Amino acid sequence: MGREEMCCEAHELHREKLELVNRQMPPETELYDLAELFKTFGDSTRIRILFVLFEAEVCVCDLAQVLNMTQSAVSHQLKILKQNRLVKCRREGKSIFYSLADDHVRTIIAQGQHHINE
Amino acid sequence: MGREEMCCEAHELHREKLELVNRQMPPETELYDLAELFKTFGDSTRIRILFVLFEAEVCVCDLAQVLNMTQSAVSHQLKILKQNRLVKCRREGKSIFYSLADDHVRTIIAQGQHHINE
DNA sequence: AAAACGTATGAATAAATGTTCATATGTTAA
DNA sequence: TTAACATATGAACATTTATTCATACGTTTT
Repeated sequence: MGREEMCCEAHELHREKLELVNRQMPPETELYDLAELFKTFGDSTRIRILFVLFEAEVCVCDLAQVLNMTQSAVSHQLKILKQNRLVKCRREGKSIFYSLADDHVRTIIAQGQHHINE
Repeated sequence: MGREEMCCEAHELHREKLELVNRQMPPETELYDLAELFKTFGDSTRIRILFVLFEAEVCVCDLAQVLNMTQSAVSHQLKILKQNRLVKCRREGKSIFYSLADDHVRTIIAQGQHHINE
């Protein structure tokens, strides 16, 4: 059964409102990408990694130590952060140093902090 | 076994860097709240709901129709959005109308869009 | 070349999450 | 008060996800 029947009786009054909404709605791929991006911020381990990178460029083992996590767990999360272009990395000898990819990361997290501290 | 042993040999050189990091790291509760907030943005259904609310205040059944979802699924997601203070609601007769809680929501999503469109 | 070091990665497991279904709650109409 | 409507909610199920463990990869050292 369709979903029109389950809608409230004032539906006709809301129709133009819903048409406006449909015109402004971004395409599916953009909605999916947006959710994917925020999902990347939505884990406290990755948030902690980002806060470390706010202060310094660090190698994986330093990250593991400062966060008190295994090297493997950190590496897995770094991969996710990198896939979503929140961090970048460079090799220096045996070590690999990670840093923030750009300043959007700082801005987005700052906005989040404003929201939770109001 | 401690985790100092598994760290790279240049660790002594990085120590002051790590001490700086520890001073700037927010408390656990704030990190957790931040992750929780972004987790709320990290689902395409909730993102779609927010884009609807960018344009209009709507009742639950209208949301369900425009998103082509069941009323129950929408209600469950609205509860999460409300718990994290991204939306607010008011009753009008039998219907309940939802709208954006504040403008941080717009700002955060706009920053996310900037990031994925670069 | 072999060993040691730092990092990455696949598989497995446990925990978290989104949707569905059935039903409860609150409001209005009859 | 009873019935109908709009929404909320708990339980169940399927999917996703974070960590661990074992191991592979790439670099440097001996």
